Amino acid sequence: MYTSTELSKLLRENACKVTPQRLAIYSILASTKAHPTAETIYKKLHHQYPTMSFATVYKTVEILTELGIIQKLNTGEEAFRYDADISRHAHVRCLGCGRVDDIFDLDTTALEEDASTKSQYTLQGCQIYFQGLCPECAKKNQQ
Amino acid sequence: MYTSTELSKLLRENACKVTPQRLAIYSILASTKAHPTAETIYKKLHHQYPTMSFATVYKTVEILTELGIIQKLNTGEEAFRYDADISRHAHVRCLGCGRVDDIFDLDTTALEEDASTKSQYTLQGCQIYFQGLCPECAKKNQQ
DNA sequence: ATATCTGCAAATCGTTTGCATGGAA
DNA sequence: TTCCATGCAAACGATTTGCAGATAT
Repeated sequence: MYTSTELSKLLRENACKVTPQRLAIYSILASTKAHPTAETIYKKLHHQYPTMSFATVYKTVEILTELGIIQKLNTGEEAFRYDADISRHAHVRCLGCGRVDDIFDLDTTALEEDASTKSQYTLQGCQIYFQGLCPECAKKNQQ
Repeated sequence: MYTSTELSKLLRENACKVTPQRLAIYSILASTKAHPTAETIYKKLHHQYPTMSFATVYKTVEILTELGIIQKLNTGEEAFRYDADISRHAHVRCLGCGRVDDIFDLDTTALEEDASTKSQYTLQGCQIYFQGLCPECAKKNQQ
């Protein structure tokens, strides 16, 4: 997570201009664990920046992803989600309500070694996505 | 993997008609390890069924997925891929040439138990996707 | 005979692009 | 002043849908 000062510095160092929209979009992502989509980001900022377009959201998340300070998640839904937590962690999506949660601290060392041996690939990354029912939806389903 | 006789039986049992297109699409998937996209399937069958449309490909893979005899893969690319091997296995995509290979027999028991405990979700599934360089592309990159 | 399927074209939806205007450096 | 960014609208590509004619049962 970066402060707006740190983000401004990083942008300038990479020949990108600092704009209110860019700071606001990063701020949204840094302050939530909900893994918003472009649409969610757009809606959250619409009252504050009524003229802001989807193009700006998409261009900004593209830049932030290239700077390596956010990550783009493909959870098997229609739209991509974005996450300002760039640490290696897995995700789980609730088939009931659609929420996507983090799962931290899974030990994937053995898995990756095994995959590397069996596939003969030079591995560079790994995404792990679980599906299931969140505690709330599991409870509702029992009733 | 199903023979065309078995597939025909399964389709009829589920009130779906047996058509040459359906058998051909399943046959393509059952005879490859390349995880084709809808476009690849369409192209492979175009000489044999020149009038077949993308709509038929999409409708058919939808049915086969619902019958549970193929799976739809989201490997983080633009288009979905389809796989007639419905056993639990991971996939790895080469960042050099784009090929997608299977990785069988990864032990994910510990991972899933850990994820279940940490997330508190009732887990129903898990997708694991690796990225890296296939042996051929890794060799090319060294040169 | 009847319900389902095919194939065409149009629609949809998330995302990207071109370009004129506006704003940061 | 000089780029780069924004915002609009149009383009895009994968996928879905509506519907008339064709086909499996």
